Amino acid sequence: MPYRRTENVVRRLAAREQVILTAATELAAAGGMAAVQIAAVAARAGIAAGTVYRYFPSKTDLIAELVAAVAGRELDAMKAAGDAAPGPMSALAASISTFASRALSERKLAWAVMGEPVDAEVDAMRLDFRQSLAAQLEGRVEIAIAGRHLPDQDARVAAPALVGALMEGLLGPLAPTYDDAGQMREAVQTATLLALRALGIIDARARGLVAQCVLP
Amino acid sequence: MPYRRTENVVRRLAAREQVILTAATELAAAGGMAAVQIAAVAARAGIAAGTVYRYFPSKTDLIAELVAAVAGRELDAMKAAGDAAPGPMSALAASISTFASRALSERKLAWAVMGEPVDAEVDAMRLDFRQSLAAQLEGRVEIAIAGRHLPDQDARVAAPALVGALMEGLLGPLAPTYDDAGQMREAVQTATLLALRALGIIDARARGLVAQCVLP
DNA sequence: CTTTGCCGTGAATCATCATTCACTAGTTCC
DNA sequence: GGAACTAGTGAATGATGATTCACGGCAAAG
Repeated sequence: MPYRRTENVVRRLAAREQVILTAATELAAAGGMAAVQIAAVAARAGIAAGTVYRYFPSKTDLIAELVAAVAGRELDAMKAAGDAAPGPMSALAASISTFASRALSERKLAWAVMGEPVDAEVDAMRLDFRQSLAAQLEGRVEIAIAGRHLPDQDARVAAPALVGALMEGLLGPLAPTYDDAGQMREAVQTATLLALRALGIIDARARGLVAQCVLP
Repeated sequence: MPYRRTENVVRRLAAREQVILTAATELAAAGGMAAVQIAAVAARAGIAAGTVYRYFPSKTDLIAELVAAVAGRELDAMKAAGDAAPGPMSALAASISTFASRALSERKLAWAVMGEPVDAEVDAMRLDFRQSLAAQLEGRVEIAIAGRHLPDQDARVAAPALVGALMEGLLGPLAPTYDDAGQMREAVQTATLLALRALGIIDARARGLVAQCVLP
């Protein structure tokens, strides 16, 4: 038994994996997915390019973990916000505004993880995220429809459409840029309002729901 | 004056340019932007790879013209549909449903031209399309707001959001696939309805507007 | 019919990055 | 300390695809 990973080494390896992942995430947040290149990640993590491959079998896997980490965090936050709400309608409002708000606060990263153009290989991972996002909304929409809170409609079209609207309206290159927290907050409310109305909620009611959402 | 392009030659050159553009468009419609490779385009056009560069200085320019051609056609159709409508609200409905319907009928091409991941260089061209699309909607939304037909809102957020909703809800990878013309028609109506409601039109009224749109 | 110069060619070149691998450095355990 | 093995290295390799270019052929003008 000439060599075994000691506790200390295991910790060091795990820490380094985190360092790599963090480096990749920071690069994505700063320069989009295009900036996530193995050489750049390695440089930022303070290691050699080859070392990255000791931790991740391929770039695709690295990005998959990056996306999964960000996605998991966001989906959890959305779910928590929705679950904490008193009824199905405020749950919808809370989910949507939580997502919008968090995404906008890390706009470039969010766009990199969801929408920005990259190659097809990587795109598959991000599909999962959009998929899960849409699925979560779809569930809440269906509950609301079943409870007669929303007009009857095909949630399978509505949910992806909402995802698209939020992405494009808040994050995408066409969306305005926001300088201060006030503007961002307002944009989040505008987008949430739009999404709620899209589902068939009357303007006045939707405004009420939005107003009740506590935003950071 | 030993050589000058004769009428005949000019025609032949122009025709060939069209052949190249058509080949590229067909490839995009069949396999997305990734399939638009110089070698493939040349093969499909029945010429050598190098010849493409006699007509387009770079691949980016080729794609720019491709996108511009498709975009121009779509924007014109949208504008015509809107202008033919009797009032600002039906104009909105007509624009949106025309875009949705036409995009869905050439789904892969539309996605390639608007949303599908490709490199940043090319992406700039497609931005123009989304931009113009959003701008056209924005104009109509603003007219409707000014006429008190819509609740007051920031059209600069709403318009891109609608573009995103239509793209993602109808074209994107999350959207369901539609087998027959009936399903497609229904999806177009669903999406249009959603978009109109998003702007603040009451469900019943929106349904009326959608019902009045003549779809192919 | 010949000169002039564009047109078309496609193999070779270039650029970009992910990925590999022969090697060095470091760790474990006796 | 040394044997046995793993971790880290970074230059070399490979793959993909856009782009170039020297050359053969064809159209125009006299």
